[in-house]
Order: sequence, then C-alpha cells, then structure tokens
Amino acid sequence: MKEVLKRAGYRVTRQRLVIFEALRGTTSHPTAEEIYNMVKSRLPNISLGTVYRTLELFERLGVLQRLTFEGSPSRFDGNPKPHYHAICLGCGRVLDADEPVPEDIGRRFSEETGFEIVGYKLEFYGYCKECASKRRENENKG
Amino acid sequence: MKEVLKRAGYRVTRQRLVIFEALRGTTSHPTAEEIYNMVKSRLPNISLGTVYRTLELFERLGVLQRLTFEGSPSRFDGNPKPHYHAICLGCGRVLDADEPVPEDIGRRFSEETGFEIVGYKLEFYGYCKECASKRRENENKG
DNA sequence: CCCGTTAATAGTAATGGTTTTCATTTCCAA
DNA sequence: TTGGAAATGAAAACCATTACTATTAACGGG
Repeated sequence: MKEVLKRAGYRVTRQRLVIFEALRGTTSHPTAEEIYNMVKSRLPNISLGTVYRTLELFERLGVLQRLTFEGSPSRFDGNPKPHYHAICLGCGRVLDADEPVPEDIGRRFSEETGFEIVGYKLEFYGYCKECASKRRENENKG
Repeated sequence: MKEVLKRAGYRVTRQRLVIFEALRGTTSHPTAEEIYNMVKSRLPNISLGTVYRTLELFERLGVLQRLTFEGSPSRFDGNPKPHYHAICLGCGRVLDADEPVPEDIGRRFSEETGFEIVGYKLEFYGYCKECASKRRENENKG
C-alpha cells in the first residue's frame, strides 16, 4: 500500500494505512460509515470526510471496488479483482460470488452495436441461505 | 395500465397514466427529472414528488425497472422484461442489450452456497460507437 | 535532524437526489 | 351525489456525499 501511494505521487498517511488495513481485514463490503466506525478506535479524531476521500482515492488507484446498490449507500470491496456479488433481499448482506463468467458474454452485443466493452458487472439478487430458510418457515406457518 | 392499477388496489389517476405513457414512449432510460419535464406539457401542475412516488409504485408493480448507477441519479426503464444494459463511460448513455440471458449463469453459486437467486443484473461498461470512434481520433492526434 | 512547502486532515457547511409531511384535491364505491 | 380514503402539490426534511477552510502533518532539501 505504501508503495502504491508513493508510486502514484500521494503521501503515506496514518489514515490511509489504517483504512486500507480495515478494508483488507473484512469480507463484509462495508459502507463508508461502517469503515469510519471500524477505524475510530485506532484514529479517534478521523472525520467521515477523510474516509470518503480516502476510499475515492483507493478506487482511483484500483485497490478497491465500489459497489452501488439502489436505496442504500455505496459499499466498498477490498478485493479489486473482478468478481461478482450476490445481494440478499432479506438481510441486505452482500456476498462474493467467485464464479467464472462466460468469456464471450458481451461479444455479440459488441459486434452488433459497435459498443466497446471495457468491463462488466454481474449481480445476483435473492435470499441467502439463512433468509431463504426463514422464508420457508414463514410460508409453512402462514 | 388501468387494469394493473385497479387489480392491485390503486386508483387510476391522470398523473399515473401520463407518466406511464411517457415511459413507454421512450427507450432512453430517463431520470425522474427528465420524466418530470416530459410530462409537464400535459400536466402543468405536476410536482417532482409525484413523479418519484409514481415511479416507485410502478417499480413495485413490476411495470418498470429502476437502474442505479454510481454517481448519477436513478434511471427508469419502461421495459420490465429482464435484459442487460450497456453504460457509455463517454456520454453516459444507457443502451439496451437484447442478449439472451444464459440460463444457468448462477446455478453453481446457488448450489454451493444455498443462495436462492430470484434475479440478476448484468451491465456492460465501455464506449458506445460514437464515443469509441471519438476516442480513437483523439488517440491518433495525441 | 530540522525546516518550509504543500498535500492531507478535521470539522463543518453545502449539495443534490429522493422522501416525507400536510393541507388540499380527486377518485370512486355506496 | 356524496363521504371518506387515497393521491397530489408544494415545500420542508433527509441523508449520503462533496466542498470549503483553517489547521496539521508528510517529506524532500538543506
């Protein structure tokens, strides 16, 4: 991380290092505010603005992915490698889906329309194991 | 549309009908504000709040899709059938990709994790024909 | 090691899309 | 036709995020 910052011409600050560690230490795709709460014990004076600015920087440096979902604040994924996500409509959890995606998924569209694809995003919506079984219980009752 | 509203127990209002027609009459995935401007000639007193309320209702009734992108307001797609979208990083346009959706795309993830998939979202990011050729021109110059 | 400069931060105000509130209007079943 | 509930218009509130500004801290050159 230090090297990434230096190479890109940015200063190495305590805030940046701690936020980076917090991100790498979780797979829960936290929001900016959750990250703010995670680092407050080590950085009691940090401001939410700094968290946002740092996350925005990390996004530009390619060390994280920002996930945007309807009706909820952005979430941040410390794993910058392309992978897919599954969003639970019950509890709101965001899971990683380490699925391979068909190589040629956009090829035909690209050929037909001239649209030059540089990346894509795939999200599953549904219910995680826990929420799915809760729903089945409720169905049996009601 | 009238029937859809009645069946679901909602009243048939002029605002709802006009907003619905506006949505069906375009493939441009307008924002709430754009829809507001589209209907103002026929409903001079309509308020933006009503547009938002109506779009939210239509989403719940399954007659439209809401598209959420990072850093820009929600867009609304009058075609509720599952299809993909391609977002141009140059001009911001959102195109429909009428690609067949691979049937088993999430099956393995579902089987491995117990996650019950009810829908998914696939978005291509890149450059539309026009923006792609503009970029090539600029490359040749610079 | 200690400056000076300048980027980064903390604290806070501002922004902008969206939702809520509430008084008024409109729908529609009886 | 009318009473009561639902929907609307207008404006305020909300909330995630960004911008502003004075202060602090990183770090290259002495």
